[in-house]
Amino acid sequence: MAHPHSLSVHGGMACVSDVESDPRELEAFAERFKQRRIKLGVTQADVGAALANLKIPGVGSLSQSTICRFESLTLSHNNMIALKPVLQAWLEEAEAAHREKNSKPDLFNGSERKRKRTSIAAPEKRSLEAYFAIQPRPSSEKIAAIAEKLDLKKNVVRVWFCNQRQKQKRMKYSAVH
DNA sequence: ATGCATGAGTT
DNA sequence: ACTCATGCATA
Repeated sequence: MAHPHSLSVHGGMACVSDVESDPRELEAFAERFKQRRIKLGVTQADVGAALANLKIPGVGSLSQSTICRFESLTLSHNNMIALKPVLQAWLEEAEAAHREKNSKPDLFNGSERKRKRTSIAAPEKRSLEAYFAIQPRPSSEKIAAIAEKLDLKKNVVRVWFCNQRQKQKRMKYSAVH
């Protein structure tokens, strides 16, 4: 299965009226969620996989990474808002099932070698951060120049800047508190 | 827990 | 070419 994308609500644009998006409420929920999840003896990966069993239209499974990021608030505000109802639903189901001590038919598998993660050395990373400080959105040509100077692939540099911008937008590290 | 990457949808 | 949500691979 490629990508069971379905969540989120960005169809057109328009500024949808606010949906009770209070950062403190989210923070509190995330923390309660994690505590109760652990109480149930369930891992982040388990939660992600279990979401598919909820049969909520447009909601499939999620990765351990995403559950982890939700709990640590390292997702964008909108992403947190979209995921909260789903995780809340799972939590209720899980606690109900826990009361009934149901059996759990787990099944997992699949193992195939795959993607390699390129690693950017510390010196190069420091340079990138310096460039980012003065220009978070360098032109395609500037990126090419930086890539050559640091002896990195242009695409690696481009993606690095994209990811850096995304980080700035994460809830936990957002400047506005 | 987090770094680098992909893909769909926008701009 | 970018943003955004998300994930594989790895520390």
